[in-house]
Amino acid sequence: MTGATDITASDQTRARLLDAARGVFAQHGFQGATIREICRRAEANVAAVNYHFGSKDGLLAEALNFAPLKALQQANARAGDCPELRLRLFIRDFMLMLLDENNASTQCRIMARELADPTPALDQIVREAIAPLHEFLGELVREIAEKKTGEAELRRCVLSIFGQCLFYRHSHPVLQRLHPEMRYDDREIEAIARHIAEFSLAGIRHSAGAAR
Amino acid sequence: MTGATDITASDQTRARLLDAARGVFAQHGFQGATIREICRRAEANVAAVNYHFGSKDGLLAEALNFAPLKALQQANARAGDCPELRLRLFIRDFMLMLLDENNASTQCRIMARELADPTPALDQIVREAIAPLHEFLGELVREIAEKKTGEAELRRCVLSIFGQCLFYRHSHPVLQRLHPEMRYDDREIEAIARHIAEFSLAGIRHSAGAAR
DNA sequence: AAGCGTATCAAACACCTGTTTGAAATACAA
DNA sequence: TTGTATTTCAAACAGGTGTTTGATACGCTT
Repeated sequence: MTGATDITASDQTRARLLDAARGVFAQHGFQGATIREICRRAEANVAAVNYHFGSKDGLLAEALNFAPLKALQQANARAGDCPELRLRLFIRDFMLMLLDENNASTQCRIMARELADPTPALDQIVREAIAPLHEFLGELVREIAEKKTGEAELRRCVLSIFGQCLFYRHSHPVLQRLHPEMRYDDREIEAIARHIAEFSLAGIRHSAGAAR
Repeated sequence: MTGATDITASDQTRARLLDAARGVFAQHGFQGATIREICRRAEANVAAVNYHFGSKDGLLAEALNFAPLKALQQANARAGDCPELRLRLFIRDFMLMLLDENNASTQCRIMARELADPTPALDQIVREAIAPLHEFLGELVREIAEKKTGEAELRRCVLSIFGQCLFYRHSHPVLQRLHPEMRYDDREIEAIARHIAEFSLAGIRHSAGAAR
């Protein structure tokens, strides 16, 4: 029988390739990742990527998965009515996604790497993941500022928050050299998230206070 | 006569290569930059880089110039006694270095690109530029917090400030897609710097207030 | 002008990249 | 079992990378 849900050998190699690709893309970035290493990890032939996904670009497009980010936003929207608390929760979950090595979702890390040099998939990433995320955080900040802040200033507050969060992932090689004793274990991630939340809440309230 | 300050033809190509290299490294990053493009811009032969600098790594090492960053710190130290004001000035000058297209110092931009993926020169960059910069900003934050903040929290404040600043450079491709109307002209850079300074001052004071 | 060390150049080198090829192996239906 | 379509594979391809080579041109002292 040829049911639509059959798991063929082909599907298995596809899955192995996607899994390996996510790991390698997250580790080396799109440009730095090589098809040969991906195939080595997936125990597949070099030609497999082009057979199953057409090209390296096609592999990246299918390796992207925006579900974890969307889930984060939906869970946060259901977390209650207090915007300050929701911001704290959001930052904590976001940092766990970005930094926790045990976290299965390498998605955020792949996208974080693409921020700097544009890949063919950047437009899609911005449209489907980053723009909604900024929108979401913008609403949250707006509630906290109680509409006392202008649009441009509000947008800059959102950028300040993302800037702080992404810095820890983006500059990891540098931070490791600056503070060799620091490890991204759960306790440290929680402390970082708490700092960013409190730091940012103070900044937002200050922006709202200096009504322009 | 063979004085030590003669400007030979060789020195001229050296200078042209260094100039071209700084531009290409800042634009494409170390990995993305090709020797052939650098030599094309410098109107030199492909073999010139290896003749004058030994290798691509050697070219990067000589292309780095930490003077502008040191000058920024020294000028800031002479700017008066009020630490809040000095932080505002520091952030403004730093952002001008990072974002102003007319700014001659591509140095900061080269280093900013290297943060993400380590190059052979990263250790040198951290030792000679980034570590002193963090040290400097740490002292400034310590004065503002009036010693009411623990070391770990103080360090995180410094990271929050750098995170916000570097985000605008690092995520420029994304921000361009998110807000196509935004331009990094002088007025905008000043506004960004003012926001980051006020946002961060509020955060630092909050940290100092919640004495632990 | 001759000689010598330096600088430049086109060309080639060795290696790595994503991709393609055509044959071999496998899976599946008749 | 036979025939057909799909999947895998080693090998080659075309293009790009940093680097090296050996000849040529140049600048400078004698």
